Amino acid sequence: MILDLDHTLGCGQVFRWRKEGDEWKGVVDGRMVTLRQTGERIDVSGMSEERFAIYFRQDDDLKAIYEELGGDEHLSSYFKRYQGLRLVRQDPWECMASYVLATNANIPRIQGMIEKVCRTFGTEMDGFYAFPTPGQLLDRCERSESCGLGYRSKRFIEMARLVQREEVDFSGLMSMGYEECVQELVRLPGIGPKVADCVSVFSLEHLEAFPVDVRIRKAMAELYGMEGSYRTVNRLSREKFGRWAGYAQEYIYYAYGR
DNA sequence: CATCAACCTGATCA
DNA sequence: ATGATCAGGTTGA
Repeated sequence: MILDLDHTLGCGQVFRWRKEGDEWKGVVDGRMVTLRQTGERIDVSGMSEERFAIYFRQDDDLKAIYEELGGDEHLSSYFKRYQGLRLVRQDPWECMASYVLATNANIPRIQGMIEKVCRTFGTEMDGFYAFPTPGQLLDRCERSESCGLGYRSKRFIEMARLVQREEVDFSGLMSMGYEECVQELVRLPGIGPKVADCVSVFSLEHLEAFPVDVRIRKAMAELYGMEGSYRTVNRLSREKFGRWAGYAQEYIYYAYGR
């Protein structure tokens, strides 16, 4: 199935993949992964083909999504321009923790904070660091002071505590409906409506979620005249795009940031 | 429900 | 160069 690594890993949904020359490097399941795309072909090392297919959501019928949403003038143009941009199946803990850190900071800073956290707490492999497990974080949580996380630090550590104690039921959140999932997520420290939507769509299989950040808010206002509270823009967008709203959001976000 | 200031701090702007 | 403003929001009132 069609997949474009540059769009998929560069659109902003993931924070830690890096392109070095023509290779994408990242960590999946605590393993270093290297990817190289030449045309349609992708060489994979460090992960199985099966794991690759799951991680890059090869089970989503992208052509069907394009057809279902292609009636929209803006999306149809984005689909042509950024063909092969896919959502990724992120690890729920890493996704949740990363987006808690990502609140009210710009992308360079977000990447800096996450990189510092990985270097401070994560397992090292060939100069690359894995995202820390909740246990690694809690073992030396006083070190988080040197990571420049600001007021996110407390929320980050508290989140690790909840996950470590298994008080966050990821598989339960995946199997319940989108609305209920969001309702549960916003009870957690550092998670408001926006982060709840990000976690829902990027790691909990709720592809109808539609995160509204400042960039998307601007885009939805300019493209469709949608304005109002988070709840309003979110609801109108989900009504407009339906079950694949998450895909629509990612294309709009990417297109609007360029 | 909607609104709003306060919040850490590195990037970016003027 | 340097002070103001902004940045993929959340919280509590």
